[in-house]
Amino acid sequence: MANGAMGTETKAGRKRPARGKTRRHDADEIGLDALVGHAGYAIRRFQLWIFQDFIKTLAAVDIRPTQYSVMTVIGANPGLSQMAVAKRLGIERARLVHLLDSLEGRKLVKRVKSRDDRRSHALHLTDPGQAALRQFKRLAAEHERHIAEKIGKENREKLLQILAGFT
Amino acid sequence: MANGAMGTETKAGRKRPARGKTRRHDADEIGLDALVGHAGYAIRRFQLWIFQDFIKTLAAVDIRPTQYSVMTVIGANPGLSQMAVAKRLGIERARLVHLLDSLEGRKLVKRVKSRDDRRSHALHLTDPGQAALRQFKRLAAEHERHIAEKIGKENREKLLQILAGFT
DNA sequence: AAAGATTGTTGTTGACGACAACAATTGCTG
DNA sequence: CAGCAATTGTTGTCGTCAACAACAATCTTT
Repeated sequence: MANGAMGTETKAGRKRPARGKTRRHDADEIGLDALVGHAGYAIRRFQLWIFQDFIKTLAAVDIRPTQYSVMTVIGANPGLSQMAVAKRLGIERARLVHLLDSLEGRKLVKRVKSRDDRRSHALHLTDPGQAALRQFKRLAAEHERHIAEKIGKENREKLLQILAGFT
Repeated sequence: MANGAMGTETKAGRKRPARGKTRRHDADEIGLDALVGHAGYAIRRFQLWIFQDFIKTLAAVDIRPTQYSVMTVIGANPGLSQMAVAKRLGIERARLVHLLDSLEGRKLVKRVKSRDDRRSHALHLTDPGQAALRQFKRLAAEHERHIAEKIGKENREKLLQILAGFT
């Protein structure tokens, strides 16, 4: 925190200071100081970036990260109940209802009444849903390449390794 | 965090498993498959965990991550305009309005009308705000220690290094 | 002085997490 | 076996947050 730009002075002078050693807060030279070194802050910014890139990269198919994760899990584990999917992805089952409403409305996913437990629904991808998921995965792979370009291939892998416990 | 991995394995005498076409899954054995290897997913889960720990660790002082970042930047750069703070932290200036309303209502931050540019406000910490921020930083440091315990000290540093470009 | 840009503000929209309540159904226990 | 507790899907509310849009007041530019 011992950055030189710390304010002993309290005058604003942001507009057009005399070109000198006067502090210029004008541009992107604002010191974050203590914020650097906070993992949460870096993670937050990075996640923002990632989600935006994901959304942009998959904009043509109109799929958001959460929708993608839901379809991926269902595709890999057909017949799961909503509860199981929600628990596995760490989302509320109340929230999953809306997600599935949307995906089902687009004929990508179907809820099949389970015979084993008549409370629950067995979730499956529709045939077009499976085809769509394959395309989503291709686009998601492109998105991953964007990440690799951004932070470096080996850094991305190191990151995945560090955070493997959170999946 | 979700903590979906709990001991269902000790449960005995389940209903007859996997007899028909639909496979039954225990909660623990659901494969994420393609989701593993997606940086965004790991980051999302990790950020959730971090924010919850931050909120919990600073619950006694009722400060959330964004509020903390705002106060930190103002404390390190007194006199900044709202626009400058918003741009530096990557938050909407519309959102910053509410954040400052709250912080100002708690007498932690004050908006001083700038004489240089009468549209803008020069942001400062109040005296109690400065004292409070010092305590917040102590608690935030404790939160960082929780992260280090979670992923390992060296992993946390590696992570900070990888994501340094996003601050 | 007029036109255009910036700053703070208000408001809206939508995604999202956290809860609470509820009906239907299942499981457990006495 | 009956009855009560737990689970599942659903609906609804609340609060946070990002992304826009519009606006008045105020610079800046021409």
